[in-house]
Amino acid sequence: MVTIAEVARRAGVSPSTVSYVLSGKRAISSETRERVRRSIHELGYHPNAGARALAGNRSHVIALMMPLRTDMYLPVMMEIALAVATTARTHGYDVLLLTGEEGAAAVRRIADSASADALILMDVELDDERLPLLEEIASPAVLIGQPADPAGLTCVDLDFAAAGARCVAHLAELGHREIALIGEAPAVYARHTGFAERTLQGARAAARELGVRMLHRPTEGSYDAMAAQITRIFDERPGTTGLVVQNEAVVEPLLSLLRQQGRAVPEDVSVVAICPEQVAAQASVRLTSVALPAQEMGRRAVERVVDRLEGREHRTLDLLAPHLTDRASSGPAPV
Amino acid sequence: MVTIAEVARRAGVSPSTVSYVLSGKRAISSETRERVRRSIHELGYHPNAGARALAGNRSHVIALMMPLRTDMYLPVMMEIALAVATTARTHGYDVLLLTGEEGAAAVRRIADSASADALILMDVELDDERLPLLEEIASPAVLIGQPADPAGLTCVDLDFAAAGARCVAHLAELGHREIALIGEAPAVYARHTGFAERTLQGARAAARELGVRMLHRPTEGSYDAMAAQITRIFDERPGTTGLVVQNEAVVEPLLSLLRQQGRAVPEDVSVVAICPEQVAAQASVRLTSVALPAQEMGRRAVERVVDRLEGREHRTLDLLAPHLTDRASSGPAPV
DNA sequence: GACGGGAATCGAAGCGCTTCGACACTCCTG
DNA sequence: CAGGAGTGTCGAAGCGCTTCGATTCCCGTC
Repeated sequence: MVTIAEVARRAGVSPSTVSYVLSGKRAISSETRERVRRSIHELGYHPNAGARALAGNRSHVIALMMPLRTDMYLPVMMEIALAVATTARTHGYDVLLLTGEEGAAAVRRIADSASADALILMDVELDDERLPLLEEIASPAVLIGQPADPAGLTCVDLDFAAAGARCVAHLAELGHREIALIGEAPAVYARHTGFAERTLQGARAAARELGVRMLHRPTEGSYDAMAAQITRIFDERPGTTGLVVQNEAVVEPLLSLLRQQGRAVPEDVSVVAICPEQVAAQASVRLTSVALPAQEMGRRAVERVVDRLEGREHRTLDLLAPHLTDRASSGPAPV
Repeated sequence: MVTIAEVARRAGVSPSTVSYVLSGKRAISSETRERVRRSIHELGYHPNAGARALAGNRSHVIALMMPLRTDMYLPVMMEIALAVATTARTHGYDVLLLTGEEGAAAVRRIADSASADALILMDVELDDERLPLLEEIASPAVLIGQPADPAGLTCVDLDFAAAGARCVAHLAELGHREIALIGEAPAVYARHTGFAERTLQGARAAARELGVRMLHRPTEGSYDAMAAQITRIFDERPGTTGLVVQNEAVVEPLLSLLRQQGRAVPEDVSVVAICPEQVAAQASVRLTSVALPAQEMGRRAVERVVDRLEGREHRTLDLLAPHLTDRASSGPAPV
């Protein structure tokens, strides 16, 4: 194992000088700096993480907590996680992956043991049990998602209310007067997940304002569940011509069912989705959609964390504006 | 911050005694042990991770390296990652998440800096650039996937060759004589990903042996790509009655296309998938499938890691036997 | 009653790094 | 030319833990 002492000896300097070259916390002549750098490189030196954490009181690790429940759409979680890990590296941090399994206790453990310098919590619920703990611990935390009361917290999220409103407005502009919001599974609403509820509120408000009638239909992520819902929707409101979908798992089933029923998209029914770009672009009908910017959210979360760690206080609610891409699944309402 | 010294003082013992209570490496009277435990609990003590790593020369962290390319099916990666993290915790380890971004250099960095005690590499390619490095570093490594030459390595994987063979055999038993294997995207084969290639070999061998004609059609993960392939397959081999699918992204498009073409499943065409149970169970037709045991693989990988870390040498190729579940998508070949 | 042996506990060293104060220079400035 | 203000480097302390003897105490044995 290569230690800082060996690097120092080879460069003809003291260990502290090597440390300062590495951290840049004191001025080092460019000549010495070069010599040290070369020594580091030639020996393939990597500072011992434990020693560095102990002496420096910084672990250079960010903890990423997965949701308490994992009935959510996994690819999005994964995309966020990968973006977090990648961005963290560019700032010199590694990422510790925590599952919801341990629950709130994990927050305590990580903070108390100084395993990480900061926390990122994913898929925060409106009344998340981990939130009270965040105030007790010293490490900064950033939430992906938005609790009921985001005051004093640093949050990053898509503006789901605006996204819901945007979808409804898009359909309204095209002349649709009766629409339905096909949402996440009932369980997701039952546990008050922020994003689902907020989307609904935004959509409802827009519908009211624009004089559009709207049904809300939470739907399990299976073909059969979608089939039952679609039948019900057109039974209850035969005049429905616009659908907003916020449930990646039923996108393809929905399109397939509409075809089977002889409802052409977009001539008979317009569909707007809230989903990752990839899902929208690769569906059987290229979907008009509001993107779920998973990577962007992961990236921003890390940037907020780094801000906080470097003393830039930044306790804000960072809402990403929804961006609707017009593709082939939406068009004028039939006359 | 609570230190071991405070715990010791409160319990009326020396710090080393507390340490021994925690590690169990020396006998401590049950009386003292209880007193120390109580003290730990009352103070909410969690050992400082950095100090523990430095002094003990063990970080109690397992590094999990994501694939170099992420064009693979993300939910499976995610499931494995979650299983790894959860299982690791039950053995007292945390998990460090590394992306492929850094490439092989990450292996060096983690090993040299002692950030982790062991590595788990996901989605290993047949000739993976990270493999040569594994021999140079001291930390044990476990691969999820199977390189060309697994000798001397610890690997965990589904037996994809057997899985491919099993699917073909299932169709053959039902009397099918002309089948097609709808595979992963061409790029996946081009870079010699082990699982795709092995499935193909297993399927081919079984087809030859059982006197079944088989087409192999790599397919991009989009509806349009699937549509093009399905047309081509039935043009080239109109007598095709059995399909094996190894590409989660096109499962639903495939079923939808078959419906559109008036091909009933399973009366006209039988479909067997190699995919996660959830995908098979929630598809529009409940699919006969060989499960992709993501959780099991993650769990086993961690167990192999722990074996190695605790001195139980275990350099084996741990192949999980494929398990085919007969659902509603396969039946006797039409006469 | 001296002694050996095992069980339980302690004290101190040391893991590899960061950081603080001190020191040795050089360069201005008055 | 003395004094002050940088600038660059070093030495040593110390971060909180583990671990290796050393020590104490108690018991059974001859």
